[in-house]
Amino acid sequence: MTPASLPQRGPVMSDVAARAGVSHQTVSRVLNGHPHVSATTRTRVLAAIAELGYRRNLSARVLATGRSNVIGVVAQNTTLYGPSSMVQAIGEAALGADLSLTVGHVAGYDATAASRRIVERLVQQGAAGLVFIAPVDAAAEAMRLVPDGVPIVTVDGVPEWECANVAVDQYVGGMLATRHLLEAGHRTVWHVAGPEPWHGSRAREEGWRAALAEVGAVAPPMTRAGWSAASGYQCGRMLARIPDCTAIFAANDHVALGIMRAMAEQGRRIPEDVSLVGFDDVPEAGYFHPGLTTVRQEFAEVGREAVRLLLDQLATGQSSTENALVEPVLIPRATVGPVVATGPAVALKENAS
Amino acid sequence: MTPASLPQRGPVMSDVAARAGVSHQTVSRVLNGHPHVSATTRTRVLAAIAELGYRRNLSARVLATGRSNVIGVVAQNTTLYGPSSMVQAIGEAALGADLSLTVGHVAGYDATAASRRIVERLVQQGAAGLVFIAPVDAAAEAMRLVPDGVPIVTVDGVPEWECANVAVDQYVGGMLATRHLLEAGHRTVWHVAGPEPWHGSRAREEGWRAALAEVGAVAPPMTRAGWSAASGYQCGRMLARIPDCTAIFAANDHVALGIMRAMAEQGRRIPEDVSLVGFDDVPEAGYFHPGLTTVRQEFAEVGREAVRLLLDQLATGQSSTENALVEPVLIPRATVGPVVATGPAVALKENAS
DNA sequence: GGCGAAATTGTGAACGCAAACATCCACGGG
DNA sequence: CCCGTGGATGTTTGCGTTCACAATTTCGCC
Repeated sequence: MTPASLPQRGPVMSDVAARAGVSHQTVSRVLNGHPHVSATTRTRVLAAIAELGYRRNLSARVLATGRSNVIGVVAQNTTLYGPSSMVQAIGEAALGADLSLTVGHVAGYDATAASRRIVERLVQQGAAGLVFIAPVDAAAEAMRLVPDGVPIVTVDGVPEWECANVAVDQYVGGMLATRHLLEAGHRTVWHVAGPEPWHGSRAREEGWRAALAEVGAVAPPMTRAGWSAASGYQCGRMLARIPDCTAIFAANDHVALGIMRAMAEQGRRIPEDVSLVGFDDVPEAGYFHPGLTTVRQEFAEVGREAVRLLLDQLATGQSSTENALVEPVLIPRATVGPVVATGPAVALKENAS
Repeated sequence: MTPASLPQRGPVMSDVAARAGVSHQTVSRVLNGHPHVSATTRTRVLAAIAELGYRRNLSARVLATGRSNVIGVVAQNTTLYGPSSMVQAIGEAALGADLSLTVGHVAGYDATAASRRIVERLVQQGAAGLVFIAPVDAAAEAMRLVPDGVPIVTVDGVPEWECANVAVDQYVGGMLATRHLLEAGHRTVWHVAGPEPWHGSRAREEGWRAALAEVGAVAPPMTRAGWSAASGYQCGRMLARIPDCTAIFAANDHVALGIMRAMAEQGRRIPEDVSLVGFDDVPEAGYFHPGLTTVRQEFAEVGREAVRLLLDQLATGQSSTENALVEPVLIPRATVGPVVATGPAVALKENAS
């Protein structure tokens, strides 16, 4: 290790103090906005800071105070649209609240071990608070490693954790989608659910069942996909062979895309033969063929709420168990239509291979 | 601020030392794997650490050493498929190299100011090295804030920065796509490019031009889209009205999706009337209608290379200017076909609104 | 059997900052 | 005119770790 490889340390507080002709403590006071600093001194210190290009050392600050204005975000599956949008939204909200953000990305394959490491590091770095993006139970396991006094907010968590939480109301989302299909005249609605461990999958399923129950419709057997188009396609190939199946509520937009593909291959037209509703409203959903009717999640809103909940706890020093729900919105496009041929089988293999 | 809101500090090194009956320095040596510690002492210290649940304070460590095993990643536009895949890939590669990762997400709207803040914070936190995901020039501006001695690797940067860089060879990607279309029999290939500031857009465009030049084809006028399906759709509506336009190379898969939509609305069939190649190979590309032929970028490979380059610099203490290129791969699917009707206009408005 | 080298352990200081405490000063009321 | 009050500033200490150096022990070997 050559000496040249060490980063030369910049000016420190005492350098600034010397230049401004004051003590380092006065510099600290200026920096932290403490009262009892005269205007002339303040400007002198500020000038010295600017001239020297001084920047505070965060580690020293955290070491001395035990706290920081950094909040940590623990996230997984950040290549999926939902989680990555969440991180983005939290980041923007944090910026607006003058908080810095550190994101720990949990790689997919060993979630619990990786989460532990990430949480430990965030805590060690003195994170003032933590946001867990925890759409599955496994993500919450690492929450126990967080010492008391460090506020936590979960996103897409469940109320049972007794922890401040913010989520899109997936239950309502499931109802919106299902009702929309029922209102188009379908006798019942099939559901391709997301992976079981996801809280959102379960809530959407419950919403779907509730909406069916409202009108006394009988719930058809449910299939389960991953979040991917590929798994949607697999489910779609089965559903395409069921003549009764004229309305489908898909776990998310990508699953819906896979279903659309499977339907097309079987010659079942959307929306003439089969109606379809997705979930998420990914940016390209409107450009699917045809444009996908879906349920939009307002991730930006969720991010803002998460930061707000965290700031509340930071301000009061009390841990909260508030459960904020963001309303989803149905975005009607072109994949839902009235029932054209009720009951009778559709023409299979019209233009498929 | 109630006292209860302060996180109770855990055991520190001297607590461990007391329990193990050694000095705090010996504990430090055990923790850092220094030689000259007897086996019995080591086990005793380790036992004390386990019993107390001791964890090192990262801030103190960084303060004392001026370095850490944390590497920082500066990323923007992390809701796009490319950047988010990159972050994920770097994260997994870093995990394998026993590096911790801190990701600074630059929110979209004020890239330069936000980048500055993020870089400052990462440097202050004592990041051992930085990875800049810098597909546009603006992202590089903050690189100057990094003190000498902190190694930097750029991803999707340009050689002019004289900085270790790793990128997918977009030039080759552009050639692959264009050649594939030419080999299908098209006289020339149209290109819907990505936003000008992106390095990748420019390189793909050059590859496209080069491939056309190889066979003496004349390059048609080029249009430019964003990265979104919406902007692809806009461009597609224009191209759909040009009878000569039978082969298109799109900036990325989402743009291609927009073009597909526009073509469908104009009654131009893919691939019978128009052939199309995308870029990225997003997971759902194969489920577009029809399945999209595209050029795949191996992001995982890029992530591994980036971490390797960083570790090299960390080990040697020398800053490198190595420029690693990852080869893209053409994924043939169903949107490219031979020219059916050359020249003559196609039937417009066959089934569009 | 004693001497040098190596192994092992301990001591003090430093890292850069903020909090607690101490000091100095000006001003005003009794 | 003196003392009290409070604003402005300086001094000291400690946060938890590592580093440089010192001290002690162990061991090999002539």
